[in-house]
Amino acid sequence: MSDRLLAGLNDQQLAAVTLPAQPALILAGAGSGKTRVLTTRIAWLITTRQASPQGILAVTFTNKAAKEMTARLSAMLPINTRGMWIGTFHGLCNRLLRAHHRDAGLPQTFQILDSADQLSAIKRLLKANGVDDEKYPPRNVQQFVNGAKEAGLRSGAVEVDDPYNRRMVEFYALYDAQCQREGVVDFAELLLRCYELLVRNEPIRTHYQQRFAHVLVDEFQDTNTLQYRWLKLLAGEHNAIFAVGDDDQSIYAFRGANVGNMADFEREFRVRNVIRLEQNYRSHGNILDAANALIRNNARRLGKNLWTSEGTGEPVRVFEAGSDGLEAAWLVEEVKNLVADGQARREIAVLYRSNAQSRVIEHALFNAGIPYRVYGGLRFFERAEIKHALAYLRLIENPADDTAFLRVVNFPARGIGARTIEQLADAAKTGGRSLAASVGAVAGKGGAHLAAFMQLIDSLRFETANLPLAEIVKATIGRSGLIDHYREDKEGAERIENLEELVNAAAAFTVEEGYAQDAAGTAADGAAALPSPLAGFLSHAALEAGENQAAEGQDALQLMTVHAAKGLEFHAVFITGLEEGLFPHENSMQELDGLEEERRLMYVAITRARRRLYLSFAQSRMLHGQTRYGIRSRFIAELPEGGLKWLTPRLREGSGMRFGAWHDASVRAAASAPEPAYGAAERNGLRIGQTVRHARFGEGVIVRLEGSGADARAKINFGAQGVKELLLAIARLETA
DNA sequence: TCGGTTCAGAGTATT
DNA sequence: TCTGAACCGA
Repeated sequence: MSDRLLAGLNDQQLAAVTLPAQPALILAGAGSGKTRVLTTRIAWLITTRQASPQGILAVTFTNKAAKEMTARLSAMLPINTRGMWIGTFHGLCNRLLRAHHRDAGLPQTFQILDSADQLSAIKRLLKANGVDDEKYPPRNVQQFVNGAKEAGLRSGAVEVDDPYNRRMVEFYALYDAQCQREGVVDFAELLLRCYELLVRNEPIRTHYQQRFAHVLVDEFQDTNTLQYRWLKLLAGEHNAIFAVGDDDQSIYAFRGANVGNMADFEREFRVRNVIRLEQNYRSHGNILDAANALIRNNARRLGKNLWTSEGTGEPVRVFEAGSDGLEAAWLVEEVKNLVADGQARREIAVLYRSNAQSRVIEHALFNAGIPYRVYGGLRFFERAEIKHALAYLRLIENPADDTAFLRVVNFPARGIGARTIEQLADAAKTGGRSLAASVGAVAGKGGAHLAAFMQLIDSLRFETANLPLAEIVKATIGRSGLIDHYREDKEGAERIENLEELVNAAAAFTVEEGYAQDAAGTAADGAAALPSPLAGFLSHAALEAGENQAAEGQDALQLMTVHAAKGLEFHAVFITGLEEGLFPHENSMQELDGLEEERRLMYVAITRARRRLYLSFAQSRMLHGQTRYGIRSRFIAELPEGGLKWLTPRLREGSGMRFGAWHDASVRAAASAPEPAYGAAERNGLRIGQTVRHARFGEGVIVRLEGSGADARAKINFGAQGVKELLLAIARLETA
């Protein structure tokens, strides 16, 4: 049984899968079979009876990863996966808090705020307290609150020594009080509240520590401080944490991830079992050589080198375009050639550093009639009409939810204007009650409308109390007037379709079983009731916003940011916009270890490609409405020369020009130098956009020419060396 | 309450 | 350049 399970694993994978029940750190390189090791480890523990399904806790960051793990396990194991806890940090914390809501100090019907809900709750709070939102932008307050929570700090524990941040701490405290009053929790709160529950409640903690003998973590390099502490707490003294991650693919520091957790884990748990998975099953040699050479420039690494038993494969192709438009034109031609050679479009990815870069590319693809899909964008549960419907459902479940109340109290319009809301908010504040509970305090016409609104909510709650979930949703979107509202709207047809889709989603949704047992198993808490289907559905909507890629359908080219590409792989990959300031991004330079994180990002991008990799950059690019002249990214220079194939002639250090292979007519056109930006701005034989070389600063691009005669100056972008203004009479500039 | 105009800002993102 | 948010007049 277990033989079949282990067949085909390489030595390192086998070693990882069959490790004894001790803390283990698996450094899994890109394409090294990470998910396979993780799932096989679980299957092996169960098949060899070292663990029962109930003893397994597996944590991921995304629902997608959790689903994939569950699916693979069901295929590997004859038993069903029901007893195991496999999910995201947030999903698992939600599950724990539902089971022990009383011990956690939460109402049974607590609702989850997504980021947008959280922001509007904060805006409301600041307004109610008369805060100048110029000085304290709601976004900053949100970041402050989330940052503190992710560090495991309550408002009382945040240390500040300046008046500005002291104020922030006050807002944090007020915000938490508001959430508590309204019975809502944000994403970070799910984790922090769960962590605090386990810290404070010894019986519950012991219960789960005794249950989960094996804690497995995916993408460990992405954990934040609080998540790591949560894991430590669950592991207790005796449980085995099996952490899988890749420090070289840590690209989420900006949202709180702490790669240092890997080294901390190794030290704090005295990990004896560090296993490196370095054999790559994805890419050909030249691609891996490029990735290895690049990442070697990072100083802070645990160290790892990818290798493949496959051949070197094709060289990495490099293309220099005159402008962003020409880069896109070249890309279109190249894609056409690939497709003509029989390559499926869905196996070709176009990657870029920032979303804004997709526009030029989309434009070119659209004109060429090449089908493409852009990842990212609005997800199902984030659509306005869906959020409106969910707000009604939330009010049915919990009338104290002021965020939901304000969202739909006058949508569809029912004559409740800003003044009425103001009066209501005042009454609520004085009475220390929710908006819904203060409705009676508003007199006049507005008050009558408010009363009618509350009656609608109350009757919906009453009448749907015993209906199946889908019927509740159906009644809500009808009785609320949402459907009628969108029927009036010229462009409402799609929104009505989405609302109907919400009914389908509700019909397909079933509450996970097991909550009640979880609670019953602990001494502290009696058996908690199963959450209502509606509560379960609302959590689901908040925790899993749905697909965020354009609709499936025809075979289409894949466009996405490098971040979005993590975890994916393609036959051919284009990494575009490889220019200083863009990739590496200029903002990253101000950050601690910013450049290293950009390099890891580039490493992730390179390792997405199986067979063919293209790198491209443009001499000029339209950015924020202005033409910017950039120079090629330093990352290109960090790649092994021998594995590259330049598709355009290349300016060489010291020597003159070296000509690479011309591709075809279209390439020559695309590579040709850009028109000077304005007029014949040529001075002393120099023009804007021209590449020059300076003895000390190296290669740069002329951004501006000013003055004349002895005062003639040139502003030159030397990339890593920065932008310098040089007197032409003094500076010795070499031109190619 | 809607619709047009003006203005600032523009990095990556899951739950 | 383009987008989203804020603001003002009907």
